[in-house]
Amino acid sequence: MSQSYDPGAFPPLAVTVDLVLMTVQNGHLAVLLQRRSEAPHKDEWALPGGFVGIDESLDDAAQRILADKAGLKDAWLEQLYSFGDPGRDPRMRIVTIAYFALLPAAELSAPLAARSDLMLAPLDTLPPLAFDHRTIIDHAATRLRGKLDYAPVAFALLPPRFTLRALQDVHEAILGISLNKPAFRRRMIDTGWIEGTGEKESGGAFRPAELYRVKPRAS
Amino acid sequence: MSQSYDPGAFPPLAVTVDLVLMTVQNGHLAVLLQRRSEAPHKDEWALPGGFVGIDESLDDAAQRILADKAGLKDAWLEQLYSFGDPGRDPRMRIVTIAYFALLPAAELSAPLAARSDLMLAPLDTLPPLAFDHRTIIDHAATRLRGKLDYAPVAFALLPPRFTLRALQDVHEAILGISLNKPAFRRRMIDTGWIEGTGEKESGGAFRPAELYRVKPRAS
DNA sequence: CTACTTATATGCATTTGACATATATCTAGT
DNA sequence: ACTAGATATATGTCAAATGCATATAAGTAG
Repeated sequence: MSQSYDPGAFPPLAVTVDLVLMTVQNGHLAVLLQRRSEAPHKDEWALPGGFVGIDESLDDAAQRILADKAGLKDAWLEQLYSFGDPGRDPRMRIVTIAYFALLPAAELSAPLAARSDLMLAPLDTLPPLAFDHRTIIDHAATRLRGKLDYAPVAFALLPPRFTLRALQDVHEAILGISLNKPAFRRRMIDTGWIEGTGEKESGGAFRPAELYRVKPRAS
Repeated sequence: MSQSYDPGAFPPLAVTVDLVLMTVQNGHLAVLLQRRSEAPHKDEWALPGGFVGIDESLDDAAQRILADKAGLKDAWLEQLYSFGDPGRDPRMRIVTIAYFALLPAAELSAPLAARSDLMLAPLDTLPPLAFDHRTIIDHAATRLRGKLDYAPVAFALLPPRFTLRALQDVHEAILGISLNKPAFRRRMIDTGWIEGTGEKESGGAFRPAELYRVKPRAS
């Protein structure tokens, strides 16, 4: 920022936002992909994304892309990492700010049914991806595993009311290991992030579990 | 990335890299600042930074700025976060990728002595800063505190051989609290990150402590 | 009313970490 | 050479956290 500048002197360069939208499907992490309709990488799978408007903040651009693909407004969303290697896009120099969103699988069924260019791909069987999008997804998965224990992120993958069993399933899907049930239950309650509602789940064949919800923000 | 594109159609927009270079000085975290020589914010303090070359990767740009200010090549360096609010720079739309570097204070004394536009400011008494650089520094401090317990970052602030006492001083400076000595010592040794060298520190007035070094990478 | 399955609670051994205390080793001074 | 002083290093104890096994509770299905 200490160099001289001249707007007209800047060679063509674009900034985009790419979105890693993850959910848990059938006990496995899955990511939303979009089939590209144009070159380069036409017909290959890629992360949804778009150019950042000249008067649009990065967060707003990510929000817009999320709303465009998932019709959502209040999902968990945070900036992930930026990728800008000179050769990552053959058209021109493109720097992308990757964002990371989490959503319960149920909220994705509508857009998935409505749009044939979208698909939900399990992380362990990803198709070949355009650009460096595979790297971006790997970053997201690592971030998610790292945050799981000290931040209330798993709840973003669950409906507002959930059982402790469902919460454990989400944790096990993210970590890829099975957890001890009584220990997990105690640990979750001790975090102070959740509280029981007194209500029970319905429809089960056996003893119904209590439904919990996220506390209204302690601090 | 699914929209149509035309390089000439993109309004002027620039990508910069800003560098948060931290060190521990007198038991306190400090950050390297540079006095701006040009408008906007002329003569105010700011993070060192610069435009990303059109054929330069983001990491390379950060490396270049680090070498330019500190004359260094092998410091700990990682990408921090990206900031791109439309109004953050009055000249034009500028998206900055902030990078985070750590260096032992001793390695900064030469550049600080040689260049009068550079200064090392303790985090708790920062001067007013240009742009959104105060926010960027706050992000860096939070990141550092969060990584301290599960990643070997503190060693980047120490010389190759260090005593456990010096390591504890670094941790205490970062966390802002004092730690229990025997517990800290066991915890550090149990991480497997360090090993004793058999050598003792010299020059002290009392019993010399053993010098440790970082292990050559376990995994 | 009983069998079955899952939720929830409890007991216990092991581990982890904080804290207090003891021992070791150096320099400086007499 | 010896002692005092200061710091490094090691150990012991206690409390909290964690993993695992087991017991009890609460529903459905027959």
